[in-house]
Amino acid sequence: MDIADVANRSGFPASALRFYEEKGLIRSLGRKGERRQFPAEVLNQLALISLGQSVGFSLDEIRRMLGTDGEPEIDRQALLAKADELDATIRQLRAVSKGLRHAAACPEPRHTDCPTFQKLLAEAMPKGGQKKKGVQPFGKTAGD
Amino acid sequence: MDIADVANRSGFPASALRFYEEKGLIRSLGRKGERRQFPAEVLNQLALISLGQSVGFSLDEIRRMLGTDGEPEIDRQALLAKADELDATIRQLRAVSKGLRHAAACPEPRHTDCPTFQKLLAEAMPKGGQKKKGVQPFGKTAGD
DNA sequence: CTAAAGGCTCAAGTCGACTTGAGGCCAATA
DNA sequence: TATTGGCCTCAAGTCGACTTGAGCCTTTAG
Repeated sequence: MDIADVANRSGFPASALRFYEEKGLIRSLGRKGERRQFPAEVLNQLALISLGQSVGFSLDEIRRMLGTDGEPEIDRQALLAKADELDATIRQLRAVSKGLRHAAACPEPRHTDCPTFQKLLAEAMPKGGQKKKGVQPFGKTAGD
Repeated sequence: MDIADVANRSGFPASALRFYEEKGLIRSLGRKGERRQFPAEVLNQLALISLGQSVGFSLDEIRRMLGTDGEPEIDRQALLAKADELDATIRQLRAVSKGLRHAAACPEPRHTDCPTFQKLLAEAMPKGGQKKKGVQPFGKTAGD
């Protein structure tokens, strides 16, 4: 498959595909003339990349997890750690979702004053005084 | 409270607080001399901001949801929509977490070949050919 | 054969969310 | 009183993940 095929089938723009190749996330089989030829399995990998991104992994993390270089086996420890991270995120997300729904229903003008809301937020907070970056709900492609 | 207080109590660096004020996410009561004075409630707002970020809202979205300007009432529709978005994200996250745990246990050298894995991934995919950005598991502050 | 379509490379630009640095002012402390 | 440290502003830098543009070459359809 040439790059346009992959682009069409995967939904990634060609520029992103080149970028991923350069970064080592995908590989082309070589060039036909000057043009990259991709193996069919690249579509799978791209799906994985897309999914990985959608749950917040960086390209670097994804590369590590996929071991595109043909690693004999990837760091299973790391995978489990990621899963744990995700589970924590999920808990947080659930609390926030509840918080949001409550806020939408609650009559308080400032939800910061509503005790129910406060409680939900407290739940949502990771135990330590956290500090970090978070999750991105996938936005709309409308108007992209 | 002056900015250092807020910084200590909230965990946000002063630079971020100034940035948020400039962006309209928080407000200071005015200046004592040349220095900003913040009301106690700013801590609450910052907690909200932090939480909002951790679930992937942009500062812009957060501002809209909090209506820092003292909006009489915020767009409840939007809140519900966000909650729905979050719920979708949660479903995705769960599938990926499962996928990761499976990958960690599965003997296949390339999980891309493992049918179980494939199935989990298929589940994880949002129905359309999606395209968008995702969620970020809150990372470690280690080495920041 | 020729020209449009599309691929290639490389450099620079973009966006969000801040941080960092330069240069200055003011207040409390030794 | 002098000095230090905290705060101030404004501009520029950073990071990840790409996109965009310039300039060039190749492939393919007419």
